[in-house]
Amino acid sequence: MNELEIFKALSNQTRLQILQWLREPEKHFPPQGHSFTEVGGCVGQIQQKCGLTQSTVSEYLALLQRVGLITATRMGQWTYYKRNDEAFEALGKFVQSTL
Amino acid sequence: MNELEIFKALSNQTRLQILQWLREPEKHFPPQGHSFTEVGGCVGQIQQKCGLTQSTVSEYLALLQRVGLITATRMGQWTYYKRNDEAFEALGKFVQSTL
DNA sequence: AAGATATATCGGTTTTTCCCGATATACCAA
DNA sequence: TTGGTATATCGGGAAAAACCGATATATCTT
Repeated sequence: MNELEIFKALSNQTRLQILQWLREPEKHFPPQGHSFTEVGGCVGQIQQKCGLTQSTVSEYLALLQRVGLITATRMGQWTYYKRNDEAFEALGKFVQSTL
Repeated sequence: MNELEIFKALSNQTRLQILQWLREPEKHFPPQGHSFTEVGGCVGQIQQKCGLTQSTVSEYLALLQRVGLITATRMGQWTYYKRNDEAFEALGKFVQSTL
């Protein structure tokens, strides 16, 4: 867990927003073929809610994945991104007891 | 608590380091006239350990204070900065249960 | 008041981040 | 294979952050 890189990833309003959507994907995205709790939400749906371009959102998601905050699952032509609960748990502990 | 601004403040290796020093100032700074647990550490001592210029460190500390992570106490010609425990507690909870 | 010390603020250069359009890649369907 | 859709990557202009030196302010000492 690279805390500095994680905090950089969290230093953007849109990315914070995305993470909060992915916390409860069933409340924020329209019904889809795959289980929200299994795979999360896909790039296209996230992009629509952001209002930013596809390339920007794709890069944001790749960044969040690179630092370990979310995980990716490719299913056919879709990539689903899901919140990584353990990472947030660990980061919360780090903030409280190390930082 | 503005989480975005807090994460921006945490997106810098030196500032992370400073916060970890201020977590246990008695272990990281030489003996001083005032109680570490009361007031924390002063700018000059922090600057020496950083290796950055006085102006940069002063700005970093002002930034950390602005977002609420540390508090300042002016005593004579010295300003002491101290970790704000409640802020880290709240941020850790936010990371785990909201983000 | 004058000089010394500690900290804060200001102006500017360099580096990094934001966000885009264009294009590439991957997968699917006919 | 050809075309359509979803996502990823690349190159770059604009905005923000990093960090500095110079200077201002505040406080102490004499």
